[in-house]
Formats: sequence, structure tokens, C-alpha cells
Amino acid sequence: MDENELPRVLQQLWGIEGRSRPGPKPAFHISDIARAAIKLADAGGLGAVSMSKVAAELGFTTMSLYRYVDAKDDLYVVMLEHAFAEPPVLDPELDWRGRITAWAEAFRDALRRHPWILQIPIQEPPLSPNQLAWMESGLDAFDGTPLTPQDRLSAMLLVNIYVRGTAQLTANMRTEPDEVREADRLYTERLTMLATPDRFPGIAATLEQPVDEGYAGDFDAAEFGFGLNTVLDGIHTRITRQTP
Amino acid sequence: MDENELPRVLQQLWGIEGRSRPGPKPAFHISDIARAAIKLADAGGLGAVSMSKVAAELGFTTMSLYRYVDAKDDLYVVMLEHAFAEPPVLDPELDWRGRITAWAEAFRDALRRHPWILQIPIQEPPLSPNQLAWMESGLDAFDGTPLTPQDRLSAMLLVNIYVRGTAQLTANMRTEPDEVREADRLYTERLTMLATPDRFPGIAATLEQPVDEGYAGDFDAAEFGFGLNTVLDGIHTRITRQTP
DNA sequence: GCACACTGTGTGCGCCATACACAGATCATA
DNA sequence: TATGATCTGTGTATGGCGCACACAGTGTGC
Repeated sequence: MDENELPRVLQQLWGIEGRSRPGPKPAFHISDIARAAIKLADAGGLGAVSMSKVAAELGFTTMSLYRYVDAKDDLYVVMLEHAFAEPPVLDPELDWRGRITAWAEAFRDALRRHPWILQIPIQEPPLSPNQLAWMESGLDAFDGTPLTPQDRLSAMLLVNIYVRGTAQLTANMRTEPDEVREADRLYTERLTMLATPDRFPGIAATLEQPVDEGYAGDFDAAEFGFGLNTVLDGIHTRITRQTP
Repeated sequence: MDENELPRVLQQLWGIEGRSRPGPKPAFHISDIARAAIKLADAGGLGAVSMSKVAAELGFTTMSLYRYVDAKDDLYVVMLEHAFAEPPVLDPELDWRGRITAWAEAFRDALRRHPWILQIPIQEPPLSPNQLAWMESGLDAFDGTPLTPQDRLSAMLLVNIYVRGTAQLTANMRTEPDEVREADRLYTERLTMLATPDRFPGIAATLEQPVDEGYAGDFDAAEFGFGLNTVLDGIHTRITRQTP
């Protein structure tokens, strides 16, 4: 095997400690950076996270961060890793459908806690410990089904994509529900003005049906499960087709 | 109706021309801005798009762009609108499944042509003409089914999300296929090293199965349709459940 | 006790989005 | 036809950003 070393961040996240070396002791740890950055992001979105702001939050200079992190992208990796703490422990009593549903809801909750996750530009597939643990947890949900490992991966990714996608849609995630409602009202108003029935009959039809009050709050509760069940129905079809 | 005017960009995209006014004639049009920006983005990703670069491409100063566009976000709106030209015309001979498949493939192709679309931070739901035309086209695919307008919206969004999500996954979209293959090789190598069977049995199992050669090329062709069919199976289940 | 690798710091560069003031162009109106 | 309002593109300036680099001090292994 060649000296194809892992990037430094991943080494640190996996706890591959370097032997004791000369020089001053590090004043803090990447987990401190993660905490500070997440605090800023939770409060003001990903845009509020800059090297200088994070450093200031820690009480150090901007450049000191670069002793722990090679570039801004690495900061994102560390933030993600800490935002996704331990994956949910899935009840083995449940069937695959119950398990993957619990997994999806845990994922959704994490995204709701840290909406900035959706703003992070994804450059590379995940390799950090907690990310892999979530992957494993999602795959394990299909234990007992006749699905092949590849099919399980596809199914898990499908659910993953669904959760991300729906979260993205509601990612007008202003923390204030009033703002969400107002933005939604303005949107439907404009849509009603622009999507006239003659040119956009399909869109207009969806607008005619009165939207439930408290729509924003209801979406996550009802609509999320509704769409998820559609996805799971598709996976179910594949499973039954697998065992004729 | 209050003076709740549309943002300027949307007005221009909808061709709401202001009456003739004093002052010099504009030297160009937002579509010129869109073309220049898309050219840059196609070549170097969204990061290569800056106000100064776009302006230089047009042969004007940076600040001149602000006479046409209120902020950078508006530039993104214009880019999106022009990248999604006319939506696909769906063959009415096909059933809903054939139609929405064609729609999904057209969407995927657009994303493949302009990968930077996935990098655009989405702030607001779409209101521009071509975006709505795509929405309408996707909704129309379900004509003839017993689905309610709301269900059609959900189904269309589900497919939309699926296409975006899978494109995101393969959005290591280096234009060079060699780079994709190399990145993929490196990833599986590292994953094999980190996801040991004792701690991550599920992940390890997916790695054991030998991956087809030409994986990167095959994904879009085979895997895309496979996953899409799973989603459509779910929608099919909902349709048949609708009509007992 | 020495050499050296490492620490946090300060300075500085190039790029970015965009606020603002300005001179010239052009239309509606007198 | 003259004029004033209002638009145009431009030049300049500001504050922020990520990050390269040189530096002085610190602690470890020899």
C-alpha cells in the first residue's frame, strides 16, 4: 500500500494521534473549533461562520485555526462530524419499515436542529466516524430483508436523499414560524398571480385546493411521513419482487 | 391588492417592461448577463462566477451589472432561468410512468449540462417562467391518474428531489471521467480501510461485492433508472390504493 | 543543554460584494 | 425647441473574506 495517507482532518477525527512531539502543547482541540463554529452557524447560518469569527469565539487569532485545519472545507467536515453525533439506536423489535422510519426521523431532526448542514457545499463523500456510523445504522435497518448489500445501499441512499430534499424544501427554515407563514403566504399569492389557469393549469389546480391552516407546522408531521411512505412503498415493492 | 410588487428580476424575466422612460438606453439585457455567467460557470463551476468576471466577460465594469440585478442572488435566479430553457414536451401517447420518466431524464440531463446548478444556494421557491413551466410539465405527467392535485405535487416533488439527490451524489462531476474514476478508487480504498467488518458490517458488505468496471459511466444509465423505478413504484402503489 | 519541530501571532495579498457620488445621455413636457 | 427629471455606465472606496508567510517563543528527545 502506498503512502496514500488520509487527510489530516480525517486522521484527527479518527483519533489517530501522532506520537509526542517537540513544541508547545496545542492550546485547544478541533472539537473546540467544531463547537464554536456550530454555535455561530446555529445562530446565524453558515454565512456567519468565518475563520476569524470562529477564532474570535475561541479567543485566538484567525491564523491559529490553520494549525488544526488545513482549509475552510476541513472546518465544514469537522462541523458535520460533530453535528451528527451518535446515530439512533434502532429497535430490533421493529420491522425494516419501522427501523428506517426511525432513522429518517432522526436524520430529519438533526437537520432541523442544524439547518446550516444543508448549506454546506458537499465536495467529497463522507469518511468521518459518525458519518459512517449513520450510514451503517441506515443499512442495518434492512437486516432481515432479502435485499442484497447493493440494494440496501440504494434504499438507504433513497431515504437519505428524500430527507435531505424535503428539508431543503422547507429550508425557508426561518426559526420564527411567523416568518415561515408570511413567506409562504407571499409565495402562494405571487404564484396565484403568475400561474394563471390558462397557461399553467396543473399549478393552478394545486392552488385551488385550500391549504390547511398551520401548513408550515403540519408539513413535517404529516406530509413528511406521507412522502416517506411513498418511498418506502417503492422499496417494499422491490423487496416483494425479490422474493417471488 | 396592495403594492406588493414582484422583485425587479422577476419582473424582467416575465417581460413586464416598464414604459419608455428618460435616460440612456440600456447597453445590454439580463439575458446577456445570464449567457456570460453561464459560460463562466460551465467552464469553472459556480466559484468562477463573480460580478467582476461576468462584467469583464461582457466588456463592462463590475458596477454596471447592478443596474440590471439587485444583488448576486438575483444573478443566480437569472442563471437558473436561462439554464432551464423550455421544459420537455411529453409524449401524450405514453402513460404517466413513461412521461414522468422522460421528465426526470430531461431534468437529469440539464443538471449534467450545468452541474453548477446544484451549487446554487436555494433561498426562495421558484417563480420564474421556465421554472414554473418545468413544474407544470412535471404535474401534467400525471394527467389521467386519479391523483389529486396535491398528490401530483407531492409526486412531482418526489421525482424532483430524487433527480437532484442522485445528481448531487455523482456531483464529484469532474468533467474528466478519469478524475471521477480515480476519486472513486481512492474513496473505496479509504472506505475499505476505515469501515472494518467488525465495526461496520453493513458498509463492509457493500464493499465486498465487486463493483462493475466503468462504474461512473454506468451509474447514470442503469442505477439512475433503477432508483427512479423504485420511487415510481411507490407512486404506483399510492395510485392503486387511491382507486380500490 | 542543545537542536529542532512545533506553537500562536502579525502582517499582507488578492479577491469579493456592494455603497455612493458623478458626468453624460435621453425622454416627457413646457 | 429648451429644460428638467431621470436614467445610464463609471470610478472610487469600504469592509469582509481565505489564506501565504515570516517570526519569536516553547517544549521534547537526544
